[in-house]
Amino acid sequence: MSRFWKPGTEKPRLVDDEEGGVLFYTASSSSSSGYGHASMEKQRQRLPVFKYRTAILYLVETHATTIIVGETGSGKTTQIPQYLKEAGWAEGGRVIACTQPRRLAVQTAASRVAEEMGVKLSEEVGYTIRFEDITNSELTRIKFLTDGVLLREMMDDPLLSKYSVIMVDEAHERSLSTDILLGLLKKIQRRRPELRLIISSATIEAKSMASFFDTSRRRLGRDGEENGPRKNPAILSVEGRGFNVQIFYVEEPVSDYIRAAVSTVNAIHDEEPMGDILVFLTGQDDIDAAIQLLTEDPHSRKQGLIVLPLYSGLPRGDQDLVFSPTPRGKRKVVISTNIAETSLTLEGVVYVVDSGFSKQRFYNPITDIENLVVAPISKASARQRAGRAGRVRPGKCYRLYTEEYFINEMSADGISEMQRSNLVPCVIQLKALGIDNILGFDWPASPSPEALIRALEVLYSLGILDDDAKLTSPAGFQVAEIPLDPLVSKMILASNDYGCSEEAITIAAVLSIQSIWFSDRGAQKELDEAKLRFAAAEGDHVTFLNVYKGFIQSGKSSNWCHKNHINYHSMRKVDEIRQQLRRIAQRIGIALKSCEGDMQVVRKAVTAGFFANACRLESFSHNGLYKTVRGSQEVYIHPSSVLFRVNPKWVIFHSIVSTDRQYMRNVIAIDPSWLTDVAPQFYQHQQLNPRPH
DNA sequence: TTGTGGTGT
Repeated sequence: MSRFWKPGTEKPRLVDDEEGGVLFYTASSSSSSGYGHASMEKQRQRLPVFKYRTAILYLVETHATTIIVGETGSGKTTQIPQYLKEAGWAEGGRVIACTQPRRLAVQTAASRVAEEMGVKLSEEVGYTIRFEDITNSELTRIKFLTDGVLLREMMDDPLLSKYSVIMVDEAHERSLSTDILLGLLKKIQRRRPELRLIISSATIEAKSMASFFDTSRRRLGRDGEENGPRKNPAILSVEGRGFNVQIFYVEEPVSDYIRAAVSTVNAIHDEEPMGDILVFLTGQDDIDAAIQLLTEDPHSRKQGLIVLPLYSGLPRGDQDLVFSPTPRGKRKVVISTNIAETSLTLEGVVYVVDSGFSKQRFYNPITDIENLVVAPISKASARQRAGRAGRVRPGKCYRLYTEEYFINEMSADGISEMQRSNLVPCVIQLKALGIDNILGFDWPASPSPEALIRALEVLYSLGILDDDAKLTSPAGFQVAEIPLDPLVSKMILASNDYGCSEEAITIAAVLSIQSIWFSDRGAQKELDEAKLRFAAAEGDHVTFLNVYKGFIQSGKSSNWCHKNHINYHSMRKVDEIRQQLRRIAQRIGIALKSCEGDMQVVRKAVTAGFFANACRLESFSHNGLYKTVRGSQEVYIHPSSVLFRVNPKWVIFHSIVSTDRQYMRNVIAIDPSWLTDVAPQFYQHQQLNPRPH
């Protein structure tokens, strides 16, 4: 490696130091010959986690819960499951599970472990993510899976009885499903004392996680030592392979973080040795603005600077550019959203510029609306961002906020996703597992009672929960089986009565992905024209049916998608989700049936799920002002909707985006009489009569 | 007349 580095500008020795780590990741092509295996063993032993092997196994043996504080590159994800297996935790048909928040992490960890063990992936080592079950129920002893999949498994096996050890990795990220899982695992422990948990967490969270799992003080007046593991969690810290990152703060608060980021990039380029730069901004708008400043401003026009955007909505090909190696003598600048904080790892980054902000979702239980707002990040996020500079050699992180702000103002962990979300999907999951007292559930971070009560109300109004807040039969149990937002699931249930389940399933699949349209800001006009080819007078949901029909008629052609500004990858995903939903529908007794073009029944089925989102056009309105029937909130049809400027008198929306106005996205026209048909208890007749003028 | 932080079943 080091021969590629230009002497004098770099420190080759440090690069050599890291070579073990680099080799560890690149030696994967070696065969399973004796020699290859031996060298793999050596690589395993070089990982920081190796010297804690005995300690980890001892703690797992003696404690119900072990918290491993492991930094990036410690090897914990791939090694600990193997240590457990070697120590006998997979004997007697038992399985060791390791959960990840993301699909990609599941796949890469599983392949790596299979390779290290010299076994075929899917046999002794396997993985499960949605749409992909690479396991063998007879053979698989180590199983990687997303935490969402493990939650689904609990619906069939509430005690997760086949697992001897469950390792919850990346628990510090506190994703919605990780938090639900942690709460449930704590409950399972009471019924299964032999179960062991390993929670892998970042430093900052370890203590609160430990106190959450500490059940030792709950034993009331029972004398004598019980057999079995200790109830108070053990904490073990494992160092990572990251290099030191020097932190710099601004001396005075900046008023414009985009301009500050751009001038910081320019200063790094002028003054610092080679090495790529990663800039954290909040969204596509910020990123475009920063790139424009960097590339068009003559003062900041630099030679040798390759400026690349990175965000989730970016077309796949453009996203891949950030992974291409930086040509010699050039410097890559990646301007990114939070996607580079956890989901993607860029090698070669030496400098990080941190704006201190990210976009975060906030849910308002009073209005029942989720907003996406720019908000300050937490200390934990700031540390994670800084760490991105230390992967290949010592790095530098430039924070566009003051040190005083970091120390005194920045919150330690931020607000967990659970506390910022609509809890309808979460509540139905718990109800499906028979948890009656939702308000008393022991969460790692409790959501607000208002949000929980709102979720219970919504589920009650949908007929999914009864007066005792228990799942109704069969509707409630059916909805819980469908892996979608319960409002969408309710639409699918209703479609059975209307004879349009095929259409409802297609609509559900499209609604559950981000967008089927290929978004390109430069080609807005072409996109609008393409949309007109499929636009239906009834609204966006029916438009989706037209697009899907065209896609099928084209033979699922990528070329056809391209010509129509439709995202081919999205359509493939729609197809996958459709297949899954059709299987589930049949299993729960929904007949697959098409209404053969009768769009009235489709609209009625949508109404049966989304009646709470009904809106009426204000009779005096000339600019498309609607009011929600339930809360009299002012809303408008989003300009991306096919019903924009059509303004039917009555509409139902799928979701709201909130900017300067509240915009309804994915809108369908309805007849108000359907509302009282599908939800008589929710709507009273007098509310629906237009106000006299 | 406009906008998509990131995950996931």
